[in-house]
Amino acid sequence: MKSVSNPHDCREELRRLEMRVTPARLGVLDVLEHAEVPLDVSTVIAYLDKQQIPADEVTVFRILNAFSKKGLIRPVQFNEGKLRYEYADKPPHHHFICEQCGSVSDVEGCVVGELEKQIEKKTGARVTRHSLEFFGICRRCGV
Amino acid sequence: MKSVSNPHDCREELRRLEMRVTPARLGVLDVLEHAEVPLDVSTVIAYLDKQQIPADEVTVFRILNAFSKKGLIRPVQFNEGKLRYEYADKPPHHHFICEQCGSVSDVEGCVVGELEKQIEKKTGARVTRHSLEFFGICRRCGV
DNA sequence: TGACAAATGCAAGTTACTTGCATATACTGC
DNA sequence: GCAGTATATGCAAGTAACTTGCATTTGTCA
Repeated sequence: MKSVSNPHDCREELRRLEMRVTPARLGVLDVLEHAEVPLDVSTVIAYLDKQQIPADEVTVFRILNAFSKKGLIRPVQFNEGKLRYEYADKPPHHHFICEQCGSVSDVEGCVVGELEKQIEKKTGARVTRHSLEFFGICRRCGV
Repeated sequence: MKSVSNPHDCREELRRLEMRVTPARLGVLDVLEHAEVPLDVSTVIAYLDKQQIPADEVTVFRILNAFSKKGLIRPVQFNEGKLRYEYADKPPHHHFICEQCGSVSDVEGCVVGELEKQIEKKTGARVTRHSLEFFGICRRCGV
């Protein structure tokens, strides 16, 4: 169990990024900060609903875009045809997605830094980020 | 320069997979077999148009889905909000996508096999595939 | 060559996301 | 605390990438 973040912290985080503090933003930040896996938009909206924080779907999209631009959160794609978002302040890691039950788990550590350097050396490009996801069948789903 | 594939080969490839041979399917297979990078649906459609192969957009979507299911091609995602497809019969590799000009290049070799084994050992899951893409600025775009 | 299943085309639907614009609200200075 | 202003929000409508349903066409096999 993780404790609910001090609302004051979220507040300061937003102020630091020169963003206005609104209930919807605090709510979105709170749910992403405590999520164990990247969340899609409808999950975030469901959380706001449950917390009785009124927020239009469009507003949530706009908030997620704004947070992404500021680097507060990071979009992740699991080949579902939609984006998920995770709090950016996590150590580099990857994800394993079960294609049967959809469960997601973190894969600790990032092994591709070396390869990034190789690419930069070989091609002259600058690599700024990467995405690495593993797909398969989790233990519970597999025989 | 790559040579255009023998239409007879495509034909046999489809028959082998127990799929009917139609002009649209031959066209889609041909363009993907010779593409240097994964193509999105509208690019495939543009190619068919140029070749004067009549094919509805819906048909192309259906063909690509069917080919994916048979493992003939493989969907790839570059965080563009749409899928691309590449011919499956290529050695394992990854992609580098320039976020400025959109150009795509292959990154030879696959370095994550070892990590896959680790995941399987640690979690008891079965990893069937992964996706690894690098994003950044290519040499031509960067200063 | 004809029968039948599979593929296609067209229209309409769905999902994820964006845009425009009027209204509401958070912050700043007083 | 309060007014002024920039910013955030809500609602309606729009868009892009697919998907689905159904009637028609076409490839395949006997």
